[in-house]
Amino acid sequence: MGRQQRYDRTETVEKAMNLFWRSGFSGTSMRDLEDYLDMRPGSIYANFGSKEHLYRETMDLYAAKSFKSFKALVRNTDSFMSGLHHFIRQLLFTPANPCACMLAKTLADINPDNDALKRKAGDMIANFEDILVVELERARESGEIGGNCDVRALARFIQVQIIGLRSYAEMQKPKAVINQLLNDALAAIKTKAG
Amino acid sequence: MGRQQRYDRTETVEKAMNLFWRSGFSGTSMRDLEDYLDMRPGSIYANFGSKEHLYRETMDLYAAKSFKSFKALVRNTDSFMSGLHHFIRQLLFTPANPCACMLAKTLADINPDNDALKRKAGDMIANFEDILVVELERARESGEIGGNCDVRALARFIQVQIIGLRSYAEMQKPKAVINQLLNDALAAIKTKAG
DNA sequence: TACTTATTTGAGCGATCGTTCAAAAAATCT
DNA sequence: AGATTTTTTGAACGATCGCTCAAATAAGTA
Repeated sequence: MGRQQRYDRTETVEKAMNLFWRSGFSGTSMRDLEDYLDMRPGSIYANFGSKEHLYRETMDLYAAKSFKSFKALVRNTDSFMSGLHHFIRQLLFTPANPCACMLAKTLADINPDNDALKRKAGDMIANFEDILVVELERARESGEIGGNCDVRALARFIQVQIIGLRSYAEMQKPKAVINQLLNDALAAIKTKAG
Repeated sequence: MGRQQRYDRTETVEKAMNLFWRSGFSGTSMRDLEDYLDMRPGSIYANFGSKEHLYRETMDLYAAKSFKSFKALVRNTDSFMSGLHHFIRQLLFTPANPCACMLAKTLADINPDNDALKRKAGDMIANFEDILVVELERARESGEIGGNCDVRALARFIQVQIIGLRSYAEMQKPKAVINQLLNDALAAIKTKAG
């Protein structure tokens, strides 16, 4: 009963994510979203409540996709390090996506008086840290990583590498430059992993 | 002759820099600036032309201050590495300042259709890379750094470390966590320096 | 076919955006 | 003092902001 929905919720959030990711929260207006999603304001508000609510949903989807992709790559390769290598390479070189991490952009972009979004971004980065820790512990058990390696500290170090690389890559430097930086970062991670 | 200026231009740009740095370009409104600078819109426009022009001047001041501070610390310590250590520590732990690099924030914050600001931020980061290269070459000549070290690649690697650390530090983690990350990054730089 | 329900529509709300400019204020010069 | 020059002021402009809601639309139900 009732009119059938024209918009698939998940598809809508995914499209909104791509726009927000590129332009940021403050940099994306509701009119921009209306054009990009081909939805009228009433539909957007009926489905998502507010611009900020929609943004939060795009952050959730972003994190879910990132975590899933990371786990798949790390579990389906022969070693943690080669999985990590594939993961970061994909982040840096997938042409359709902006380079910088959406969560890191949120940390940078959001005006400090709305620090709820900032806190959410920080929490989600902390969640990814936990996932990294789990995978690093597996790698330590399998002998790939030194037995007395501080995996928590290593997970944080890996996040600094990923955030730094992705921010740097936003400058659109030649692929060879980015690739060398990727290799250098991985070498540093490997050294620290012992 | 004529009325004397009430506002010192340099002081004004410095104050505006602090506001823009914290809240970003899109996240700072002219009304915010008017309140923070205690200036009326006419005065701001008479002095700086537009919000974007003022933002560009704050970027210039930011870069000048950063470069000056870096050079001073690197030249006045016994080694490049200890100077770099002091420099990054000061970036991460000066309580008055936001942590993340203003230029990296500009790369993240700015809506892509205004890519002139984005390009300017990229150019300024490239300028800092050149300064790093000069200092690294000095360090190589003094024997602190390996004779066949690729200083250009090392300079880029250092920038990735700085950008990553500063973005990560925006999450306001405990000082001990940030300090360990700083030490890890410096160890990685030292290893790569040979 | 009429009625009910779920969804979309889009004109338009009050607020705020970046910006302008005629008038006021404060200095110097004759 | 009066005229001249420079700077500051702040009301207000048109555009756009995030958002609302009564009306229109499209489905199922009786």
